[in-house]
Amino acid sequence: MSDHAIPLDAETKAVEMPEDHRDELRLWLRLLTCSNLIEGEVRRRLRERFDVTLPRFDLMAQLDKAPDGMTLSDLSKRMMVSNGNLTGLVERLVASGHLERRVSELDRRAQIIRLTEAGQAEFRTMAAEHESWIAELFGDLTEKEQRDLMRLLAKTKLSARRAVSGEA
Amino acid sequence: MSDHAIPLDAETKAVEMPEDHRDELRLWLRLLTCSNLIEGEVRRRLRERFDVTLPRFDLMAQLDKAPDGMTLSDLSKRMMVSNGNLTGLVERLVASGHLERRVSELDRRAQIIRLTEAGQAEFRTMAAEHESWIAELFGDLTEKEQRDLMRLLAKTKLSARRAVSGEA
DNA sequence: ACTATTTATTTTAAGCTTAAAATAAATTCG
DNA sequence: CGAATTTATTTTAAGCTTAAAATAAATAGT
Repeated sequence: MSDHAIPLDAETKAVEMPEDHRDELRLWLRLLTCSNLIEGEVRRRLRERFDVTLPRFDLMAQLDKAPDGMTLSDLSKRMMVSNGNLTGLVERLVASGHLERRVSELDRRAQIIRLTEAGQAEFRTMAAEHESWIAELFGDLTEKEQRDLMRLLAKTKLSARRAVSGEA
Repeated sequence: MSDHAIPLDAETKAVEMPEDHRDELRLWLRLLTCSNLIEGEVRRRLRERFDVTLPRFDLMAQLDKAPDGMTLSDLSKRMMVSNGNLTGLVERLVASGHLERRVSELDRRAQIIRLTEAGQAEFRTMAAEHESWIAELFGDLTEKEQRDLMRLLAKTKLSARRAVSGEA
């Protein structure tokens, strides 16, 4: 398994010896550093260039893919944030004219949220620039490196999901 | 460069044609998903097992590595969060008995923050378990995959840093 | 020594985020 | 039908986070 100098109990396996997981910890910290570094820069640029926050951008991105609108619950599931969080986020984006809400005709509890025309236009401008920022941030990786990273992250995602759910 | 069907201006390069950066965007979204998935699970477990938040855990982790304590500014730089953020975080951990602060003798503006004995003991218990959670979350990756991922993330970090600073 | 600047920290205002409790409409089932 | 449950959403309380303004002590330059 590991080449590290883990004290072993002579003949047997590492009995009662807590395993050394420092490598995994380093891997996690590096993954987190990358993610935070990029996310932080994207936040900064969104604010600087468009005076918009990342959560608002993410919300608009979801709605841009759903021209007929979505309910708060749908959005909540897609974005993996709480319902209460979305309530406030949508409120502010309605106030600023980016979103519109109407009560569902089929279910009087639910609301359908949509981008306004102005909201969509603004989002698409931002999205185009955002995409080029991401390309710039990953720019020093070759195509092969990008593919490899993609594959390894796919596996990481599955591994984490397995551990998050009851697991095996 | 890319195999994709980007409309080209016959003889020349892709003149005035915005490039397709969807692959980089997908890569970024996958990286973010992995990071959020793991971070969310770590937060959940820290809360469930130890009733502690991730920011508090991170703060204690920094202080555990500095037995003689650190100033708020040092902590701020190390943790890459704002000074104001730390003010509140430290306040709450002092109140709960995990940290102690004393005014620096050399500089009456500065405070030296340290883990209390109780705080250190509690942190080390948490850290040991935390490390095993991380190993579990990355558990499905082989050692080679972990090494490869480590290397690719190192390169990603450099790439992002280059783009964040003025760049080339 | 005095003024200007820098550095360490706190405060403030705004927004993001969550879990848990509350509301209210829809659905299920006896 | 009518009670019990589920589902959609909002509210609440607490904490995290930041940028920008405010304080206050230290340092530098004259």
